[in-house]
Amino acid sequence: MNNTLGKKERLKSQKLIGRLFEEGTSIKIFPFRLIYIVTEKPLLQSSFSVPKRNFKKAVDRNRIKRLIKEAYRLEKKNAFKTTSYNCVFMITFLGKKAPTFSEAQKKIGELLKLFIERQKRKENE
RNA sequence: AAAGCAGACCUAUCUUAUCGCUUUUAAAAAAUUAUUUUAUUUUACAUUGUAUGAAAGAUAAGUUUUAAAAGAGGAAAGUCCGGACACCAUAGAGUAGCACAGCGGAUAACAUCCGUCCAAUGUAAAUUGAGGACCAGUGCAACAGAAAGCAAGUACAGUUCGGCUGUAGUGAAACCAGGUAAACUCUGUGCGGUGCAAUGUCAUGUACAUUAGAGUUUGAGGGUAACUCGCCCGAUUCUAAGGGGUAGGCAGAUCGAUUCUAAGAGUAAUUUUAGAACUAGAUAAAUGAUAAGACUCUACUAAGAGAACAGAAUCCGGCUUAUUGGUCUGCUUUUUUU
Repeated sequence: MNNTLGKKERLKSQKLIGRLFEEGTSIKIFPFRLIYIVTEKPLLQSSFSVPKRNFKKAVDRNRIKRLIKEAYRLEKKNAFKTTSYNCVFMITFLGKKAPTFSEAQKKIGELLKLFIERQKRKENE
């Protein structure tokens, strides 16, 4: 697992995103929420969103999205130890004020850890 | 020097280091898919000359790695005008409707821009302007007045004795004209509609709902964002082509009414010629993060912040709105000095 976050690791399929909102499971650590589903094929794709409701200006949304993306990129290798996964997920920012980078990185780290633990528990059951 | 007017340009800073994103180009790597063999080789089969299959080769595409280059704005915004481009007879013709409006010019075009006249404001630089036509018709007009039309008429004078002419009185205007077109209207010019989620194409691939052409029959009924004409749609047979969906890939898509420089034409907007340059191309949507230093500001030790409005989405020309700090140019007025 390297530091990169290219096109392949982004969630692009309309279908999968549709499914994500319909049947996805969500985990919350304020100010983030992670929705995920397990897929049939080995796949690890992510996407990030900031609701228009809380941030009206495109500049602000862009900025927050980039921060989250960067945080995810750096935390990814700590969280995902093995290489084969089969899930897609979306991280949404729920706060009303723009976060700083260090805050975001910490929270995203926690969020991913929690996500991995839950997955493992499920598999053991 | 102060105050003001007009215009142009820059601006989420710069340097280094470490990670990271998108596109393009080049090189390398394996294995994959497709095409090709009329002009490559080998082999199988059948035959003595060609067809078919397989493998290698070649070409193309994508994948990974490395390197290099480039990567948000003056408004990218509002979607308010004007175009390019694409499709559609719901597209044609006439009427209606809408927009614009001194005069002249620029332009692909415009409600934009330039020049100029007039009017208003200002000491001035300058700014603003719904500035075509009431000798085509219809309407409207406070107060005053007999009367601002469809009905009348006061006083005096003249008289060719006809309510024919003049004067007085009211008023901005009085017997046939004037004012008003941010009144109807008229004149001139322009305007079909829908928008890149347009549209074309490739792959997968199921079913007959689709499309095109030709023949036969019938023209009832229906469709068409104002109306009339027009136009289109039907049933059946034959032939040919492939549709829908997966909001899949590619094209459209960034080289263009382009940018810069020089010279010429023009008061100017603009334009001609020559030379040079490619300057974002994403698609759940790239242009970022961290650290150190510089610089600026608040503070004046420390410490903090990196500014306002704001993020390309088919592309251009404008307009409008939002707005931080700064640089430069031209001009006006007042005061001082010579």
